[in-house]
Amino acid sequence: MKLTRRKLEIVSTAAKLFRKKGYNSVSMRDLAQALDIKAASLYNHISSKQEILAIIILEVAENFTEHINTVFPESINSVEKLESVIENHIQITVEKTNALACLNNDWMHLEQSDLESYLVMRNAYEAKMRNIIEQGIQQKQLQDRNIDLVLFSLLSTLRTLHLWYSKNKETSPQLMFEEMKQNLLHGIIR
Amino acid sequence: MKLTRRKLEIVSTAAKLFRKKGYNSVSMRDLAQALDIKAASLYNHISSKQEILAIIILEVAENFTEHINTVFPESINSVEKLESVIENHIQITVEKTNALACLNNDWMHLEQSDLESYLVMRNAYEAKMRNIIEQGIQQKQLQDRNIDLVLFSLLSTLRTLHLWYSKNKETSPQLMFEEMKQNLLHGIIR
DNA sequence: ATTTTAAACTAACAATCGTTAGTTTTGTTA
DNA sequence: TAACAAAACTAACGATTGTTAGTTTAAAAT
Repeated sequence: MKLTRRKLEIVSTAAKLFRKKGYNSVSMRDLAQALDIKAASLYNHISSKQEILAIIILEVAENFTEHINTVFPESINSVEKLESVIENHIQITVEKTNALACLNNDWMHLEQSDLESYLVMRNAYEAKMRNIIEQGIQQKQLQDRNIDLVLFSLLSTLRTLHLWYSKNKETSPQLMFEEMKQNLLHGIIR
Repeated sequence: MKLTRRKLEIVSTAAKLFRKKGYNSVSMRDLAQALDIKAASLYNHISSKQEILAIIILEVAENFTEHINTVFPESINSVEKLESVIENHIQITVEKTNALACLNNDWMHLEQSDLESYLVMRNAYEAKMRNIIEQGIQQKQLQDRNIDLVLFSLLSTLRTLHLWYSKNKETSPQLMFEEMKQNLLHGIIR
């Protein structure tokens, strides 16, 4: 997918607006105004509002997919895999805050094949995460718990970390990584 | 706030629809259709779409406020307070799944005094949670970590637990409570 | 049986939505 | 400088939005 400079400006401005109010609450006139042009002018660069949403979300989804595919077959133990996943979530949170928020909040407004692609990627991601956790339990590195709830506990925090980060942008990724590793893997009780 | 039977049906049907697609993606005609009446008929019972959203969200927000206000001054230690908070989140997740999802996803579409009330309640809630965590660290019951990130780690999972529950409705609140207590407080590592 | 009330209806409104067509401006290349 | 391409513009479209006015139907109270 080739993105011209202007198209990229449109997409990233859209991501910023979508994050704040949601896809359906941002009109093409809102988006145009943020770029200081008229709504009709947007269509010199993009084919539809839907296309903008798909570009934003699918790119981030592909980032997650690529990372889990590299970490999954590696011969490291499951805790190290989880740490790598945490690190990746933090990186995407920091580098693509707006797009990540769109993915979380507006994926259900994707249509047809884009929605299908997203769901395929999400399901595959969760299946691989589940696998890592199962492996960790088998190898006695993780506590023997309800796998689905462990999976959810991890992902719920990692997926919404952008909410915290957008109010704490001065925080270094390193600090976030160390703290979240502790909170998520070791808990908070002394 | 007095809610007639019919008004309650409208509000709870709205909550169900808002959860799936978001406030601004559900039209009054959509809502009316789900109730098998015409859109204009809704206005015999409610004054505006906004009113519906405010009723849904503020009621849940008040539930959270009430609970934290009872648990806060009690002379129990901070871990017991956190456990009580977890339990309350699970109860609301189970009993008011749709309304909780609306609160999470659509609070920013509240207007004026309703938005103001919501934010006041949310800020007070987070401040009290923060206080519990600080107390726990001082009393050496909790690890000495970044307080804001501990707070976020807990709340991010508790707030979005409805996402998991709506796909796992057969799970008992007791099981959820025990597992989440473990995951959130003690971590997942063996 | 008559009146009253509650809750549905039809029809329409002004505003806003995403998008298209056709035109003008701007900047680059020949 | 003339020609071309990129990117803006104005104007408008049909559809949909939340909501109002006025009317009819159904149920309850007198």
